Amino acid sequence: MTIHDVAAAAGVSISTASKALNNTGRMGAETRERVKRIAGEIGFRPNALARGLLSKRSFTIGLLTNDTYGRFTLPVMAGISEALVDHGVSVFLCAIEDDPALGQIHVDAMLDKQVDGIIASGKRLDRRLPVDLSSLPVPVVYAFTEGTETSVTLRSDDAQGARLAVEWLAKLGRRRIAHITGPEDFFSVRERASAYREVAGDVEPILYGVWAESWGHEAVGSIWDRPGEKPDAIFCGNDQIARGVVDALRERDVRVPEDVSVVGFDNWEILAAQTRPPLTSIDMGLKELGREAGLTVLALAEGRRVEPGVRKLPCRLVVRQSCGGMSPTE
Amino acid sequence: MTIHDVAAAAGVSISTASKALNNTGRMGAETRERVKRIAGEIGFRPNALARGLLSKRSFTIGLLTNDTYGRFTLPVMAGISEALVDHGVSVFLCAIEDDPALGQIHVDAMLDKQVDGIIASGKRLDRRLPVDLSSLPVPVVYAFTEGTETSVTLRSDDAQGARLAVEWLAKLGRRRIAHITGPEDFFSVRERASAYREVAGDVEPILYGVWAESWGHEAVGSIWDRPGEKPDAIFCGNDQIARGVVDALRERDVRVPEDVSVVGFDNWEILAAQTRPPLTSIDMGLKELGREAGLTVLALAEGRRVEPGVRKLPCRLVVRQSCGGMSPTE
DNA sequence: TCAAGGAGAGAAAACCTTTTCTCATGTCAT
DNA sequence: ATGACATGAGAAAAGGTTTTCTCTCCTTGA
Repeated sequence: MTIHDVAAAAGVSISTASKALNNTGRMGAETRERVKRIAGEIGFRPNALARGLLSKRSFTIGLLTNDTYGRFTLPVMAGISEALVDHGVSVFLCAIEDDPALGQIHVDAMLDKQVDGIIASGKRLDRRLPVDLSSLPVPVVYAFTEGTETSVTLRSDDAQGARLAVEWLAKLGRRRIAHITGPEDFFSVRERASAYREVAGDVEPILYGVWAESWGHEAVGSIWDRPGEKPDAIFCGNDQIARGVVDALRERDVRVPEDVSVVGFDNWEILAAQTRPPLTSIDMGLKELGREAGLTVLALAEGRRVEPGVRKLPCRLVVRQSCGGMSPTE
Repeated sequence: MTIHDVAAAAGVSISTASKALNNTGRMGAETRERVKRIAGEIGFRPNALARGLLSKRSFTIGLLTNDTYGRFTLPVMAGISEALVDHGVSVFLCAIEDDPALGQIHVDAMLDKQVDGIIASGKRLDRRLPVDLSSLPVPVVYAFTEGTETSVTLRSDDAQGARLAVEWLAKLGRRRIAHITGPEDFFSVRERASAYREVAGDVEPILYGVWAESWGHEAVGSIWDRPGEKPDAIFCGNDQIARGVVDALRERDVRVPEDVSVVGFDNWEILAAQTRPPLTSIDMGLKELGREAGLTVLALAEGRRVEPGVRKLPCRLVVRQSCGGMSPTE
């Protein structure tokens, strides 16, 4: 079913058919309607390849990611897709396992297919993808991964997220707030930690470790085994650590949230909801981040100008039961 | 950079240039080499849109999934991508949230873009995607979701996986093997349960519940609170349940694996590895399943014939520490 | 009545590549 | 010397769509 068939069926030329369907050109209203009706009847759908060949727009973008497990990429992807599907844009998903060669292959394949733009995404804000995207013939947007000087980069505002968490704990009356978090060489760890310090003061130490339940467990052990006053709240670097913390506290018969409030980070639904009690956590708004990335790359593809630089998107607090309290607006 | 530029730079016609680059046609070896060299030098890459317009092959396939969280789809996706990238095929990821309208939009968009084939994937073997793929102009392969009578469907062999788990427990000397699993209306639950029955006999009851840690917890409670002999092994319907089971056993001071062996299902790395002790689990081989799906849809796209019907891919046992024992070959 | 202009519709070029066909040249055998 | 044939290379069409340009016919105003 090509536009030729539509034209033939409607008894007009292909030019007229094209103009009718695209609401361009001049022609009788009756002719336009007839062509449209017939196109609908025979189920005509324009060939995007042919259209793209001419218009230089393929209505296709590529998402490059090294987050194999997909915990971070998946919400981003969902946001991108959601934002772009209305504009008729489809998304190529390219998972490159920190492998520069594989990355290059995927980039080349996408360029061959004339993608209108590329979104680079990762699992860490302070790491670059192992492939150079700085001089591509198409616009590039970085989402949740480190970009270049002149690029558009979207990331979560981890400092604001951390503040949100600690202020929430303070508002619930907690005064001795500890922070158990991941490896200090992570940028987001440092950012969250310093925001924590600003709000919570220097009452409790910051414990750096690894992103694992076992570390949360262990850290609680070291705090509770030391002499002196215990924290009445723990702000955790992510939900896995928080889970370990909550479990360790329960094993020590410390009640959550009555004795100690716990806040996680990431709002990793499947983990946060299954913890007993369910975790109050900070959501980085990755889906919104994806949505913004999609709209941004689309804007660039259409030639609209976008201010380069890093744009931080706000986190939000998701209240469950590990802190007590009911909602941020109570 | 088009083939025109290559031809001009090499001082030949575009036909000759094309033939030189594709290793087709007749021409002097020197000419061919020169064209290739020059193409390399100016960085020529053929426009896949133009090529596809003529060849009717876009080297693009679509992956349709309703698994928003991506726990199952992600490995499948990785397998597909891995299998196809060598063939120059890129993958559109279309997440449809059980929304028929959204599904139709994505299918239409993919067809417009002339995908060579579609892979339908889901989070449940016994559910159909909310969109009719039965009479599309391109081949469709179903992976980890229910297909049609005449289609090619790939799925894991859950019965074999369950057998693997229970036989492993038996081999370790366990005789009272219980089964705590998900909702009975899941096909895979029934399949796993009946394979379990076959191997383990009628010693312990099957406990159906929901896919949650809390259910594993609760089920252990109901078993240990009832009078009589306790199981010495528990085969769980998935890793979440197994996690709940292991935690509940620890809280009751039942030692895992010394007193009770526990096996999970899904081999959900991030959960299985963080459980204390780490979970021995059944891996459904979703990546291999994805790889097979990719190769199959490619074969169909190239016109090769593929036997329709359901093809079951084997599961494998991943030994960690929740059972004791070291490896299936010891 | 005639010129001007507008409305409606079609012809053709363009996008980039592949492929088939044709043509020119040179070689070999008779 | 001539016909047959192989070799190398280019011309042109095809694929489906959009867009610009051109053409015809009709209306309107002077």
